[in-house]
Amino acid sequence: MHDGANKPRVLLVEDDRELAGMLAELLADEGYEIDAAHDGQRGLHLGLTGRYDVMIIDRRLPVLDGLELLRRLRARAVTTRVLVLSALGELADRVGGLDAGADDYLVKPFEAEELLARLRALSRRDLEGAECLPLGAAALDLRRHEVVLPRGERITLSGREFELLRTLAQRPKAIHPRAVLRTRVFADSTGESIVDTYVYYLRRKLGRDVVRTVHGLGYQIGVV
Amino acid sequence: MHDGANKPRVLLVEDDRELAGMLAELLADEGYEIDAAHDGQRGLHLGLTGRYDVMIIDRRLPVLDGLELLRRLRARAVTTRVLVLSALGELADRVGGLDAGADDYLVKPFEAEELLARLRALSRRDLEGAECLPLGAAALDLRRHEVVLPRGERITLSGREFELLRTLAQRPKAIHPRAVLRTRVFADSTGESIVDTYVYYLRRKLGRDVVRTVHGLGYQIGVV
DNA sequence: CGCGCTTCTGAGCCTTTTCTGAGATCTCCG
DNA sequence: CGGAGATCTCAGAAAAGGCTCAGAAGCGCG
Repeated sequence: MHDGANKPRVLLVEDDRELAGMLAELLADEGYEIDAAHDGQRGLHLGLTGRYDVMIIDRRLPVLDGLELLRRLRARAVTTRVLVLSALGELADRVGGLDAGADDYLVKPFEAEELLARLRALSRRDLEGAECLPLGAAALDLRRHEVVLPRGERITLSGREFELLRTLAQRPKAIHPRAVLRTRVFADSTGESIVDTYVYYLRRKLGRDVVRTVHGLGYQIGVV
Repeated sequence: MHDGANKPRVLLVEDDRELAGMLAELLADEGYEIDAAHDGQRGLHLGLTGRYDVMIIDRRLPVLDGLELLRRLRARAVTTRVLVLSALGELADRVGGLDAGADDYLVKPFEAEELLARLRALSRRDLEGAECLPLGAAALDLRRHEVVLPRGERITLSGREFELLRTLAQRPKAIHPRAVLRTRVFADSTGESIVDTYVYYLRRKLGRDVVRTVHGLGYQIGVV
């Protein structure tokens, strides 16, 4: 499980209750924490008072139109990333939405996968590189070359340590033979035991259990 | 002088020379300053060293594929906003592009107006004229070129010191590679170690913790 | 012109990382 | 159990990366 403390928070403003419900479920499954509003007025209130990482705003809303809601948020210096959803897909609509302050504009009907991908792209910008590979209970921060422990503590890795751990983490539970790791992470001319040494370094920094040895075959992570 | 004269800089990586020419003209008319590359290798070099506000990368490129180029930039801690252009418009392509690190994905053929609007959405944040940038516990006063410490004490920065700190402060928590800082803040002909020297100056004035070194990658602020 | 501030260079020193290799320890299997 | 091979541990040398700073050159101002 992901740590409940740091779930990215999403404000969803959508008047179609059925669609809103489906989206909320979809997003919850992806590990987001959702607040929902069904009209622009309520959306404005939540947007001004809540702390969100991303907002999804339907363009057509009762009480207060989606674009007007967006403009008012921007006027009040709310800089949260906003993805506008809309059935209006004409060029002028898209341009108008973006220029009203939207960071992205997705036309209905859309595919769930694309919404999720665009959402990831938007939240990535604010977290500025909390792009991570799961690492058992911890995570590997790919931008900063750090391991983030469950408590939030960060351990920085050197270049080679990082490359090795990333290679392992790219396919958790797979068994990575020494020879493969050696050619992928180190220069061809290095000694045979370089992988052992760096596994030792990783274990010294992160604990004995991060990397498991499979005798005669190689190394493995992601098995508890 | 205020930086009103500074045009936003765009890196355009597109192998179709005809399209590249048209885009360059279009963007120039909109007030952007363009660097163009016609293959991935050249794009990588410019992207790693140039000071850009946005990059437009075609997905299909000779020598080095667009997505691979993007991945390599991201791997080197380049966090500039990237818009990927592609003739590949299938769902899996769009999702793949976004997850490779693109901030937006536009399918060819596209309308010029939409490209411009999405470009505005991407570069909007960097051009915003705030008065102060947060700097951990302190703040950077953009008007006076001063750092305001928590107790209210003010420390005046020289021109270069200010430019360097502002560049760092525009993206707190992001890692700024030396090469990027060097091209953004200093003249191209300056020595390799100029960034180190100015980081040293900043630390001498503001304390050791303002700027964090990430060994092998660059500098970072905004981390306690 | 002289003064103080700023910018830049480069050399020397310090720290971190990378790699080697050798002895200790473990695992498998007969 | 015992031995061969695999794996672990770690010290230390070499290289890479980073820090510090003195001094030269440039700029603006009185």
